[in-house]
Amino acid sequence: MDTKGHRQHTGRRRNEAARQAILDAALDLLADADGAPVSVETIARAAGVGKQTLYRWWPSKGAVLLEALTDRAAQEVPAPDTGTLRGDLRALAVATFEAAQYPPTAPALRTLVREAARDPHLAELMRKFTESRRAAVHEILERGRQRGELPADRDPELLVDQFYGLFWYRFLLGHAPLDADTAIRFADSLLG
Amino acid sequence: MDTKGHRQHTGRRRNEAARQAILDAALDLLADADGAPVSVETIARAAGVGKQTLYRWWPSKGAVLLEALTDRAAQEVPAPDTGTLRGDLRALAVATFEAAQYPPTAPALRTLVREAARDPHLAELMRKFTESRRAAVHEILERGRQRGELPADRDPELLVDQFYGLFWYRFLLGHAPLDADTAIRFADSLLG
DNA sequence: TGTTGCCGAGACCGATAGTCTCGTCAAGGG
DNA sequence: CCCTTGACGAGACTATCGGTCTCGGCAACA
Repeated sequence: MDTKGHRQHTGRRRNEAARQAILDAALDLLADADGAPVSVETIARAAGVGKQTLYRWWPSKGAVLLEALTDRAAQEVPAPDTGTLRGDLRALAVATFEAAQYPPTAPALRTLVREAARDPHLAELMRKFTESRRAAVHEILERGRQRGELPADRDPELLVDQFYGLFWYRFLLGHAPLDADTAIRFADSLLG
Repeated sequence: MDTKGHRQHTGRRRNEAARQAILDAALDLLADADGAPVSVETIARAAGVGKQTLYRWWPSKGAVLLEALTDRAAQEVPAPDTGTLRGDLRALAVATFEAAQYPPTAPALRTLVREAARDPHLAELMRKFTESRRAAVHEILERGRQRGELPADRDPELLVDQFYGLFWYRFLLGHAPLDADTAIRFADSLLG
């Protein structure tokens, strides 16, 4: 016990290899499942690790899955600045749709959202995870508004929701493509 | 055994009161849960019925839940025909958003979608369930196109997905309102 | 060398979907 | 009028899962 409120670390240290193995196994299984549930048992077994090692470092299964996605697969979304509102929105839509088309990100993200539907803890983590993406759209719209490219009566919040509403709808249902051509037509559709 | 391939019904008949009790209980619990899972045990107990009676007549829990919603709560969506594309789309958006705001439909639908995320059988039933709603939007757009109110380069499929994409996104996340004013602004936003 | 704390392994708990069995009860045929 | 059929409520049972707990072992540091 020291005066700074934390004490010296004693005993065995955290095994970094186990952490890596867990995240690797989680992402593999997540990507392979493509929507189907992934159990903790399966992750631990695939990582050659005890379940307790998992729960010692993560608060829930969802936290492990989300970290596996963010650490290994979820590339940063660019914040395009092409000089025009239409250009920015097109670029962001293309990048967003593109990232959601290929493994391991796409199937892992699909599984994660499905899990979040039943796991309030994961749902909250996902909400935070997606918040930065929403903020990126907001910034694009705000820059456009300042340039006079966005009519004052357009509600930015509604536009952001339209953007991600369509994205998630098509991503989760998978009934229609999310290719670059669609992205550009979609961005243009949003701006009218 | 008769020559027509079906045989005489013998034995005790299906208890219609039990069927009603199951659907009533399911809708009540579905609405009360508002997203939280509803177990088969709970439904059967609330209906005063054995679990086997449930599984004798429905293939899965999801099927019971969906039938409870469609039989008891899901009012038919109007197919508005106001004479203009904008009027029709506004009316449908207002009606759709309205239906998703109040119990028991709203919380029951939320629970159902969450369950569908983990139950492929239910997901397929839900897909069929929502198909007629999508068709209604398609019809509105097609009438508008024939009247020359919709530019030929607008993709109707994309517009339908934009319509339900935003709806589900806001409905499931619940972070922004789905009131009549929003519905009208949204319809106008879609048409540009 | 002893204390601390992580390790893998797996038993354990509680909840759940779905199956199976039991004794009972209703409907119709012979 | 009874006997066969099949639905009924009840609940035991299986299998799966998230999460907790305990065990013997081991690594790091004092």
